[in-house]
Amino acid sequence: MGRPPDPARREATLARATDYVLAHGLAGLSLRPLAAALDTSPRMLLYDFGSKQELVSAVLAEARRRGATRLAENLPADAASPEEHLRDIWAWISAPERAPFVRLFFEVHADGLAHPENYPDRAEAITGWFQTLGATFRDIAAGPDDTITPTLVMAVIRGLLFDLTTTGDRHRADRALDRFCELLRR
Amino acid sequence: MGRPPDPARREATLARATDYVLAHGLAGLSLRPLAAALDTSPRMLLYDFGSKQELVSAVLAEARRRGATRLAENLPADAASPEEHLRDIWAWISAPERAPFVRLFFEVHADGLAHPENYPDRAEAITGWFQTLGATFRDIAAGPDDTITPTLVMAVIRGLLFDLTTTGDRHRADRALDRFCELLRR
DNA sequence: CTCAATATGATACGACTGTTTCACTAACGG
DNA sequence: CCGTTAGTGAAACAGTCGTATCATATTGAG
Repeated sequence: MGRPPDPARREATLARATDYVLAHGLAGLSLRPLAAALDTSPRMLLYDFGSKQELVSAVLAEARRRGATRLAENLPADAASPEEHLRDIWAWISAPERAPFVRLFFEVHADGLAHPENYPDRAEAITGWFQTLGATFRDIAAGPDDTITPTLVMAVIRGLLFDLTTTGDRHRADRALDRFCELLRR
Repeated sequence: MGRPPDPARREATLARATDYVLAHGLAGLSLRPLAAALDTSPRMLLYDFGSKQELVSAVLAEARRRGATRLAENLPADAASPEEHLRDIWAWISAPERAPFVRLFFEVHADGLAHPENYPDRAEAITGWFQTLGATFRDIAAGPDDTITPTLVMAVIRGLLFDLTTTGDRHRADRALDRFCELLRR
């Protein structure tokens, strides 16, 4: 009895809120402007998500979900060599279309440094790559449980992304990845 | 005639404000709590610095100054080899005492991604290292104007710092740097 | 229709923000 | 003493923030 709930509305709002956060960043996020951009009201955002904190959590989860999906879709699992795979990953993640994700990624990291209590599973964002990358780089890794190679590979990617987002010098970043591939090959 | 100005007071406030920002981060910085912690008033902060924005700029400049000084003091310029130099830099910058600087560094980067207009010379934070590192790694660099080697070296350092600040796994980060040194050596 | 549950607008609350205004004191030169 | 300039406390201003309250639709079941 009574009016039936409409979960589709909440999910539609979540999708559009995620678009908004990817476009505008997490830093100055505020309910009233967000609601205005989404043709809704702060009242409804709180009604659907309970609090701003929970809304942000939902948005970050959705953004992660999207990123993982896109990555799975666009990376052929049967790359010719570890080097090819590394180049594929770099080409995908450094593409301009990924810039909003990368930006959000760095924002969340910085916020986590200031407020670690809000990110209980922050280490997972790092170690989650090990399974995938460990298998990919098994040729150059010391063994199946080697976490050092994935750590270094991801450090290069993240470090170059940091550089790229700061300077915008794509050519230099690309060539630095070439250099790293060269080092791995020998 | 009239009371003479006392520039020492402003500088003392700047020093203690920098301590505070290094300890508490940039994100939620607000004048009233800052003033309370510094035994002064928002009124005086604005009197001395004009606006919050200018105060933040002054604090960031002071933090940069301190970091550069500490680095210059603690790194022997006559390291035995490029590898030794790289290890020195890593040991210095990844030490727990540097954590506040590293945190502020990542915070500023993230804020710069959201508000580039506030950081007109943001690329300098990256390219400023080239002169120093280019000379240091001249043995393995392609030439005196090689910017690729410094780019890759700094990417590894920043990427590993990112990992270390997120997971706290120092051992793994140290070993990843070992692996990178190994790759450079061969 | 009645009842019940969801959805939603309008508005208010209290706490905060950076900044300004007004008044006042402190320290100097003449 | 006076005049001038620097320093400083108290309070107010106009705004934003997340959130809570109250009322009112809306949409179903019986």
